[in-house]
Amino acid sequence: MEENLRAERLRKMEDLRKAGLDPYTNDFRPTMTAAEAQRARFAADEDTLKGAIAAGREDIQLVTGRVMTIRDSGKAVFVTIQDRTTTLQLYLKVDYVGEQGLEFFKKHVDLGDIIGAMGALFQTRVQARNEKDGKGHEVTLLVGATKLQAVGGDAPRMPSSLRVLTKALHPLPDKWHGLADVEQRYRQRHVDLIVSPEARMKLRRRARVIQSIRAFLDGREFLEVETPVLQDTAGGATARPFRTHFNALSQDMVLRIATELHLKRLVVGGLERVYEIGRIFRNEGVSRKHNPEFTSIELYQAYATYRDLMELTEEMLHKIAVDVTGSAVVKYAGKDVDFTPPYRKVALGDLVGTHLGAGDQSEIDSVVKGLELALGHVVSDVEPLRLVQKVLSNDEYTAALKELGGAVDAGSEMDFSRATWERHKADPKAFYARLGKLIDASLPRERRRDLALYLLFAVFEHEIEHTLWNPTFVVEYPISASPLARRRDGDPAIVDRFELFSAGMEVANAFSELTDPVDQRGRFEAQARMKALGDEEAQAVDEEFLAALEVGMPPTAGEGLGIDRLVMLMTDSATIREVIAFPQLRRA
RNA sequence: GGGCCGAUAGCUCAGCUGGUUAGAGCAACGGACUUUUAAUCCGUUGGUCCCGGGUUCGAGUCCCGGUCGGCUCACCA
Repeated sequence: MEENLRAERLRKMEDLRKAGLDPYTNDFRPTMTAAEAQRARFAADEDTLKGAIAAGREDIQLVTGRVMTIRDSGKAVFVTIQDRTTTLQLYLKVDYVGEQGLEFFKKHVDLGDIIGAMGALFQTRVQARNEKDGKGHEVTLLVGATKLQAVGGDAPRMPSSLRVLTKALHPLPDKWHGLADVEQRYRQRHVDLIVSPEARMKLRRRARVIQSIRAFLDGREFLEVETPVLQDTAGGATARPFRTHFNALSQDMVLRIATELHLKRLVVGGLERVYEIGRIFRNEGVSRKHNPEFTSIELYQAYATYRDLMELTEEMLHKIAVDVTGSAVVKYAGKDVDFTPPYRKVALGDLVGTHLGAGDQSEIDSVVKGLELALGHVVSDVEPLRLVQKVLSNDEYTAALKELGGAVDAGSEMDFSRATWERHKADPKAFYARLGKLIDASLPRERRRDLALYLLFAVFEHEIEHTLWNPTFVVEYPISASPLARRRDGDPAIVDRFELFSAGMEVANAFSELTDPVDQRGRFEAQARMKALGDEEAQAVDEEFLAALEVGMPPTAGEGLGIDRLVMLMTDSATIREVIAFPQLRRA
């Protein structure tokens, strides 16, 4: 069937050629867009227009667009065309285009074709009535309504007042329903864009979000830069990279998972304020909030702290919301999100403690307490043990487990953990109480605090993150969750960092940068330990970056924002794929 | 990767506990109509029921396997 429809259109295309008309021409320039036509001067009705033509005072316009609807009532045909701006109604009437002209149109023009038309603007009775009823202003282009055409009896020649510029061989989907199958919408995005105003709106707003960010940062003397996508080692974030191969150098490479480390090297180089808007690749699953390739913006400002970036972020998001949606209050999933500064600021420990009914836990430094709060509020009962294992060194970890009667003869670390867990999982509460007590007794305060907060962080991600609706800065993150952030002066367990959440999503992550090369090396080594433990996302030691830090990086604050998620907010999109022109799909 | 759900005409969908030749609207094709706007009216065409097996006298429908997708959990900032 599809073949028949196509054959029909192929035949029409050949007919055009036979008539000496190129069905894929490129010599027609519109004088205005559909939107301009809707705003332009127009005749009040057809009689007025007729008078103007007779006097040779009609405004002749050329318009182009894709044929979206055709309403044929015999001697007159209404056609709607759509260009990049909006739609415009064309009116083909035998009086102006002649019998031959009308016949030409009916025989050769299909829905989906791209055409160019010449005529003059007027308003139909229906349009005039609609406008009076407050249904909006709309005009019609009367095709062939020109002095040129009107001269001498049946002179009108269709090809001069209406032409096929591009013949479509494929029919458009149902004009009313469009494409309903989500897969079809993404695989045939070009078709989706033709029939779905929402799809077009989302891509337009995406562009405006980025424009708005650029304008904002350029105004603050940030320099836009570009750094490599192809890298030897992927750093700057905890994620698994995509692997690729560089033939000429016969070496394996990875696609970047963040722009962070290179941007900081530019700050070392003295650029002081830089940002990059670019594609990031993470070899992870897809979800409502995740696409394996996504666009981030990272910005770095010397002589600033994460506190300064809170202010910057508030101003920037407010500007984006107003620029893109016209209002600081944005509707998302039926609820308001208010981007008017200032935003709520809350400490991680306080947020989790309050949520669990345990009061303010901002000053928490007890692993016993941390485990107690985490148990039952993270993914599984083993989860707290895994988290403990990540933060402790191997020696500390095995020592603690052995003390609790761990399986001494187990092979690897993993086996050891599992065997110990098997023995105690019947009563996790008692197990964790004893484990926590042991760790509390053996670690200095700063390490206990770090671990306790690390446990609360897991609770936050699991239970609280998705409930934060209006923009909220969460602060006081544990140091082990932040290998590139600067320690808080006077509280070395936490880092000067915030993450911004809105509509249940993380939209930004920022911190005062760690500029101490010795501390940084230590943090990398802790990451390397996690990697050795089998954590594929853990970061590797980046010697080039460390060498740069040794040259000296000015005190700096840096931030990353997920552009796609921001666009989701600004377009009321439920999934990240809605705001990506061509989201990743499995091979069909 | 796990669980649940789905795939029928170019598009949007219906198709009952398995039972004649799988239907509708839009689109297409033929016809009527000189101000329509999801135009209307008359007529016609169009199907690998996702793929492959199986059960059955008989499968779009039931079973098994697969492909692709959606939701969700896990992973993941």
